Amino acid sequence: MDKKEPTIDRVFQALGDSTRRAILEKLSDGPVSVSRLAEPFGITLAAVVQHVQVLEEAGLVQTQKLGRVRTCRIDSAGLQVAAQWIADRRTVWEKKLDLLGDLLAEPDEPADEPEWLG
Amino acid sequence: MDKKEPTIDRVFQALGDSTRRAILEKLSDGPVSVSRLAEPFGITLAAVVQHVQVLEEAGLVQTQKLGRVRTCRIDSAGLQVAAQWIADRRTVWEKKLDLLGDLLAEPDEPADEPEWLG
DNA sequence: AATATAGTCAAGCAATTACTTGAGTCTTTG
DNA sequence: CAAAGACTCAAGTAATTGCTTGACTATATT
Repeated sequence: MDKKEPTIDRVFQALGDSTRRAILEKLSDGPVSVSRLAEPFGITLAAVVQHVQVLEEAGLVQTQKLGRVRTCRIDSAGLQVAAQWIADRRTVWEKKLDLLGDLLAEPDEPADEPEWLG
Repeated sequence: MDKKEPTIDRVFQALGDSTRRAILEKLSDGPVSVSRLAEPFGITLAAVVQHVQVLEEAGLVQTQKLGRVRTCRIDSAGLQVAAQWIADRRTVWEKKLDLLGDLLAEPDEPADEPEWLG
């Protein structure tokens, strides 16, 4: 009943499962019903529903039920939380260079990476 | 013995634990020994060592033993993997606008967010 | 109305996770 | 050298996770 916010914990934990990431991948092409989502994975519908619930609580997908079919779509709120956290750490860890920033913003120019960064 | 690569699974799973994120937070100020790392948390040294191992396998920290003390420092490789994954999804999900990209690269200019993005 | 669809709910189960405890191993240090 | 310090290792445990099965509830379809 309660809608639960997309906390950092929930977002990263949700993204830490490959099936769940594959679900997001599939939803990238556009909204899909739960049963169609379940097709490519070798698991039961019930299992997929559980994954969708985790993703929903993490703010990574939104769902909506019309008639008997529940349609899932991407929700960017969760990714935003993750991206924000990473961006924050980046500013602390690597104050003086925009290395990760460059990577995230423009994957094109690979500014030469100082060796000491690891 | 084998060094294990920072896979997406390992990175996100590692980041999905608040104690582990707190450890990273602490290491942001600079390299710290395992026992000094353990101080602020109400858990045993052994538990902290286990967390450090998870972080190390995820490419989020590097460690080095000199004498009897193991020193931990931030490793940016893991974050890079996570950032890259998020950046990739972003380009698929939100092809036409650089919303998250702006957020990650330049938190300064908050380009007005279309409502339909969620 | 009868049947099939699409999903929901509640147990239950095996594997993983986040710890703990307790013993053992190297380094320092007094 | 003896004792303390800083881990290291191996078990063990309680909670969580990813999944299944089986029963049940709505909503189409024929």
